[in-house]
Parts: sequence; C-alpha cells; structure tokens
Amino acid sequence: MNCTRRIPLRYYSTASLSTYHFNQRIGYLKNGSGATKVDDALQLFDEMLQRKPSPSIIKFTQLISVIVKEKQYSTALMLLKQMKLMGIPANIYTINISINCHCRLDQVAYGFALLATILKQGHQPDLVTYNILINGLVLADGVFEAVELFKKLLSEKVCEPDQITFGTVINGLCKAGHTSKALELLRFMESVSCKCKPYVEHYNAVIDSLCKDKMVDRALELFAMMTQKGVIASVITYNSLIHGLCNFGRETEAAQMLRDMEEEGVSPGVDTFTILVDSFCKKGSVKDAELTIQAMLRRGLHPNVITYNALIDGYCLRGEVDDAEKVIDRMMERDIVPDIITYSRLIDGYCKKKRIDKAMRLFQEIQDKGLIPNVVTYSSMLQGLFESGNPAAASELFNQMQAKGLAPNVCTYRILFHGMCNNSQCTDALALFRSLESNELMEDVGLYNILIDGCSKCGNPNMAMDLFDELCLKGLKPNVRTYTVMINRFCQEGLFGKAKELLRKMEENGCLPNSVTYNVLVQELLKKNECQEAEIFLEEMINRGFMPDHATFENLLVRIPNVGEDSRLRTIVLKLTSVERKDGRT
DNA sequence: ATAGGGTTAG
Repeated sequence: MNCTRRIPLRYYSTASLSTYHFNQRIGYLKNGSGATKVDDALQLFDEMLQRKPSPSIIKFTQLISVIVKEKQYSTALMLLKQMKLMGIPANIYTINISINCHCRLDQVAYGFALLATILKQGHQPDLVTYNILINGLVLADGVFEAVELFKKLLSEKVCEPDQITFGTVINGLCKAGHTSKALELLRFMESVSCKCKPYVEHYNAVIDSLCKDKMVDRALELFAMMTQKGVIASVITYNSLIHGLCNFGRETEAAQMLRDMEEEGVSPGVDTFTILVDSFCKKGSVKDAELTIQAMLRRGLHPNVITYNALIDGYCLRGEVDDAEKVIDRMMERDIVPDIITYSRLIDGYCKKKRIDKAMRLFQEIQDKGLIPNVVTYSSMLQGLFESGNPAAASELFNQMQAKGLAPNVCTYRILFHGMCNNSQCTDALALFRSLESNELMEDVGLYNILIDGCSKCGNPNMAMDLFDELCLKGLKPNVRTYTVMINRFCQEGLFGKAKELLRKMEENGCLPNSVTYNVLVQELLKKNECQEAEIFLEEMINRGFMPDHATFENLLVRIPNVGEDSRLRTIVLKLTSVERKDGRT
C-alpha cells in the first residue's frame, strides 16, 4: 500500500508498466467508491484486452467481479462475451460469474442451461456453481426447488454443502415465510450428523424471522440456545430481538437487552437506538425517545435522519406538530439534511391538525428546495384538503400528482374515495373505482369498506348492498370493518333483524366482532328505543371484555329514566360506573 | 486479493 496515488491513464499504454499497474488499477476499483467506477472498469478492460500478450485470466475475473458487485450484470456478461471472442478460454470461475449474472437477471433457467453445457463439455461444476444456482432459485421465488437441489447435493453426494449453501437456503426459507422449515435446517446443522456448524448469521436470519412472525419468545429461546452453544451474538442479533420486543410493547425487556449487549461487549449502533426511539414514539412516549437520544449522544453515537424522522412522527402522533417542526432545526444544527420523509410527516402532522395553510406552504417550500414530493406526501395533502372542506382543490391535486407521473397507491385511493363520499360524490367515486385496472386495487377489502360506507352515507343503501355482494362473489373475505359498516347500514334503516343476522354470520365466517361493532349496534338500538335488545348485546359485549364508548354511554344514560328501577339496563349502568370509578376514571 | 449467501432501523 505504498503507492495509492492515482497515476494518469496515459502511462499505462507503455508495455513495460503493464502487469504491475493493471493490478494497481484493479485494486483502486475494488476498494474505491467513485461514481465512475463502472466506466473506469470498462476503460481498463479495453486496455487489458488490447494488451499483447494478454494479461492473465485472473486479472479479467477480478475486474469483472467489480462490475458484478456494482450489480451491472448485463455489462459483466457482455465483457465475458468479448473475452470469448478474443480467444480467451472460459474456466470454471468465468462460467460461475456468467451463471450468477443470468440468475440475477431473472434468467435462472439459462443458468441451468449453462450447467448442462459444462457437464456436456466434460467440465466439473463445483460447490460455488451449485450455491449460485440454489440462490438463483431462491431469487426466482422458487425456494422449494432450491431446497430440492440442496437435498440432491446431500443425497447424491454431489458435493459437501458449506456454510454458504446452508445460509442461502435458510435465508431463502425465512424470506418466503417458512421460518419453521428454516429452524429445522438450523437444528440439522447443530446435530452431530452435520459437519457444517451454524454461524451467528444463520441464527440471525431465523431469529429475525421469528420476531417478524410475532414469535418473540421463540426467538429469545433460540438466542439463549445459540449463546449456550458458544456462538457469540452480533449487533444484528440484538437489533432483531430489540425490535421484536418493542413491537410487542416489551420496551422494558428491550432496554434490558440493550444493557445485556453492552455487558457482553457488543456495542449498540445508531440503528439499535433508533429502534428504541421509534418504538417509544409509536406508543406516545416522546419523553423516553428524547432520553434515548441523549443516551446515544453520551455514547458518542450520532442520531441520523431516520432517528429524527421517528421523533418527528412521535410528536405529530401526539398532535404536537410545532414541537415536531422544532426537530428540523435540531437536525440542521447537526448538519443532517431532512429528506422527503421528514417533510411528508410534518405535512401530515399539519394536515391532521387541520392547519392546511401551513401544510400547503410547506408543500410548496420543499419543492422550491428541489425535493420531489412522493405518493405519501401527495396522499397526506389530499387528506388534508378533503378534511378542511376543499374537495375541489383535492381533486386538482390528485390530477397534478398523476400528471407528474406518480401512480396513486391503495392508500391514495382510500383517502380519495373516503373524501369523495364524504362530499356526496359517491357515484363519481364508484365510477372511478370501476375504471381502475389494477387487480391489487380491485381486490382491496379496505377500498370496498370505504365505498360501502360511503354509499350508505350518501343515501345509496342499495349500492352499498350490491358492493357487499360483489365483494363476496369475488371470493374476497369481508373483515370486521366490512361487517361493522354493513351492520351500521342495516341499523340506520331500522333493519335490526338483518343486523343481528349478520353479527352471527360474521362469527360463523371466523370474523369476531370488535368493540366498534358492538358499540354501533347497541347505540343504534338505544336510539330506536329497543332497550331490551340493547341490553342483550350490551351484556354480550361486556362479557367479551369490550366497553361501551363515550357515545354509547351517553345514549345509555339518556335511557335510564325510561326503564324500571330493577331493570337490567340500570344494573349494567351501575356496574359500569362503579368499575370506572375503581379505574380512577370518571 | 479469480467465482457464491448474509439487507438488522423510517
């Protein structure tokens, strides 16, 4: 490393300097991180190809590897072809690169064709070839085919799988949601019959997958088992576990995990603390989030844009949008450039506080700064405009976003249809829904819920009913919101029989009513003075652990004077009020 | 120093 200075290109055309300086330049490309990396590599490739005698094939493979690492697979294949045309013979290394590139270009079948060619020409594919193909199958969503090939290697003793083979299969299984299969394979690696022992990375994949599958306790068990076997956890292991714990409101254990990792000599990173900041913010404890940021600063770790965005989200969630905006100043002080996500959240915060003028000003300002609003930014603005009673401006913005080439997503359409229906435009909303061509949108139960509810509210109960039937006919599963909206619709029309029928039917279909479902039903029954029916469902909901909400409770109190001294309704109300007093609430 | 898997935070 005594000569890392860049040497002008023209010196390389003199033969005397060739091999040594080719090595130098390949070295630069491998370690460097310039924007011209690929172009420089191509330039060097041409020079090497013209050099007589040809540099060793090793130099060429090193150079092409640079291109592959930059994910320029087509380019890499083109270079291999050029080498072939120049009469440089392929070897197992170049063939493996070629197979890998085809796999990465979603041409795994071509990769297998190359394998057949190798065999026909009497060459031997090696373990790397199989690892590449197994990964190719995983990338092509064929994890079970990957497992088949893996098993074939074992059973036919083609070659002995190594850590990479196991890692590829385990990761593939986890990514495809087959965590238990991945765990099985990990167990096999641990067993005496397997020569290949698992590394921390193998455990990490399964631990993370278990956490994502909401099986945090099993992840913790595996973590304990791994430690017991002497495998040292990495910062990634801890991050996955801390994230998993936080997702289930187990912040105390997560904080303990943080102490544990430091005790074990594993330093938490910015990402570790950011997980905690985000989690505290999501549950509304911005104070704890701020304390976490102080803790990371004490350790010399610098919060980044993701950390601060989480914090901004936290303040917005509490409706403290002015405090959220102050976070931007703190970011600037630390030379952290707010990105479009930062501003999108702030804009959303202002919209939710109905401060649409402020949101619009910010929306304009960021564009003046050169930031490009994304679908999320537009969707927030759309919601803000609808909720501030400006549907005309909302639809103009919707057209504007499409004119800018941004495709609305499911959330955008949910906001749009909800806003339109609230402004008596359910017919237009429905017409727009009919014109959608994306299956993802046409099969979104959430969109149906909004339209069903919207049509009911616009005074089109029959259209709502048709949409519900259509949803079922499509084979889509109505969810608890769908049923609640329909029950509400029946109640509004005084069709309590139908409402009750649907309540039973939803349970038969494996969809349990929630607090909202019961509140809607009981409230409507009370409003229509169906006190006895209301009593039945009130008892049922309380037995299931649901409480009447504020609106239901008001309706209840209004009815009390109308019912007898020893009525069940009165008893329920008395019981409820005493329970609430015990809670310390009023 | 010729080829292959790991992607934990918004």
